[in-house]
Amino acid sequence: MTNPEIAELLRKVSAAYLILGENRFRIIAYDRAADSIEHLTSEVKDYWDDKKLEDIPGVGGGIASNLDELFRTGKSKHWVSVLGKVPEAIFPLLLVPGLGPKKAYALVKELNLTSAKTVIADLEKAAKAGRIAGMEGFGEKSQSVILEAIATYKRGAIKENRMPLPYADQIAREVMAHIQMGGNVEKINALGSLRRQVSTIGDIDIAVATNKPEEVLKHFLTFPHQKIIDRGPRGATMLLANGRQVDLRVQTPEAYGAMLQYFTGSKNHNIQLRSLALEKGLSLNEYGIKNVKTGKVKEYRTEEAFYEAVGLSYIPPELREDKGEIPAAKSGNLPDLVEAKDMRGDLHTHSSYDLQSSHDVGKNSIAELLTQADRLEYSYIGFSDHNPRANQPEAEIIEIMKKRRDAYDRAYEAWIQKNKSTLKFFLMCEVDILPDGRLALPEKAFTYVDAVIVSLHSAFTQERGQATKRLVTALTTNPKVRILGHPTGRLLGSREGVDADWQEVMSVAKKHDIALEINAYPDRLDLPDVLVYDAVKAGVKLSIDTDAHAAEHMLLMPYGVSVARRGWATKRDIVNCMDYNNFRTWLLKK
DNA sequence: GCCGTTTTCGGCCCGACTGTTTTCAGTCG
Repeated sequence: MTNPEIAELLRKVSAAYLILGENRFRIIAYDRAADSIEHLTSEVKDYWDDKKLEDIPGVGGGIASNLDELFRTGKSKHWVSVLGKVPEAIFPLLLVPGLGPKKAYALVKELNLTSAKTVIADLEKAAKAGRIAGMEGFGEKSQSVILEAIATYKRGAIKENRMPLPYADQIAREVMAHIQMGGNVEKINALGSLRRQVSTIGDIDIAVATNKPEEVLKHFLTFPHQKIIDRGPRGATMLLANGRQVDLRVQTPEAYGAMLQYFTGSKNHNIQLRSLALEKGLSLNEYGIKNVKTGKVKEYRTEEAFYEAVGLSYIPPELREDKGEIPAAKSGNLPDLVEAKDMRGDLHTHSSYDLQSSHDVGKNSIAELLTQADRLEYSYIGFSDHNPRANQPEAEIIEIMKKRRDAYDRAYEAWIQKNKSTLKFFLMCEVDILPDGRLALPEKAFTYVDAVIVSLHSAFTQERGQATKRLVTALTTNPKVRILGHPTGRLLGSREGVDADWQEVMSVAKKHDIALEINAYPDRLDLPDVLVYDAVKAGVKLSIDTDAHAAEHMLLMPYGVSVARRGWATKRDIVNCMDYNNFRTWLLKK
């Protein structure tokens, strides 16, 4: 059973308990466990194998013993019996927006909907026939709301269409620039997942501190190519021509800190924070902090002051995911996160030099990439063109690589003469990992590179054991392999990454001192943040690279840095934060 | 059912919104 399946099962049990009138904290416990399992980076089954189910946050003795039975026998008798007490037709209805367990149960019961398969269509029929309006607790309005929700559900809007962070960031910047042009803006920030720099973003939320909310809102709504959805005294919502929704919230500067904190989330971070505050007799909300005894609400201008008021140091938004940041802030052990300015080089760039690769070559010349690296004030750059097509004679490939070495050396010398820069370069190569783990570059061709990045570009659907073996083989066959490029191979919104035993891959990477890449290319953002977190904990080194296929792509580095920050990485975890000499020693293993 | 640098028992996040009610239940983030 996979993690999503287990999470779904726990949510069903929770829903059943809710209908059955079970203790509400037991219900919350099941939801929390489901939530936790959904965000886990390892398989629950692996925890079970290791007899460590109770190490999963939110899983205690009760849920663990049922999971144990589930893995041993294929089912938990207790859960089967709980689920058996409610009609199974309610479960599909929970996916319809606005329908929770109670309403779903009432509908299924009253309208006698028995088939889980057809329940949504059946409900739609009943609503159209006007049979819902007369039910107790429902009315005309809820009947039409249900019809709309079913339509939304059918359109697939339920699976929210999230966009990669860099695209959302671009849109947000444009809208924020527009808001600022209107004036009266004291402070402006993104909110929610965008502020936390999550790799995929749903809606874009923006906050403004202002003493003239009316005017800020008015100007916001003059943004071109949009449709106004909603506006009130505290905020407004518009739909852009590209189908993206943007929310603006306004607040006075005196109370801005509390609002910023509240709407930045994450939800679980805020839940933990409020629990902690409650122990101190404080109740947190979006307007400030209430003293439970006196009922007085105090406003906060900044988040720093807000966190300080609950006894914590400031927690960077990227860490607010309930992954231990609150205890760390309490004890003063928050990591000193890597910043964009710490980057000393970009190791994964593709120039337009044609070495007869089967993949894309870059758009810009060697000189143009050197110039861009210089502009970014890097100390060094790595050129990592794709390997030559592997289906040609070995001697020819070696010859291509030899020629390439000469061409790069000459181009670099010429550029240095002209530009009087101290920029250094490494001649690398991005080598395909073949399905069996061998590398798509002959052994002898390695002579003509300083180091290589190995990457998956095919066979992404291998089963776990095979994929793991493939990666391990690739990392251990040649000492010049120094980096595993875009490790999972995922493409946001279009391709799942390869399923591998990352713990195993990381332990091999650690043993051979190989870095896992955080690829900053917008659709990749790979290694994913949750695995970065594991890598940092395991002491595995990382590199952050743009995979630039054009000079302008090198500007995308900050998105890779944001992934690293979400994984709790400091600059000591990142190889290309080292100065030239140290990095050279590391790369060349001397 | 879970959980613990004030607890192994006694707590458990908070408010907005909506529609149905006449004080509240359900859902959502």
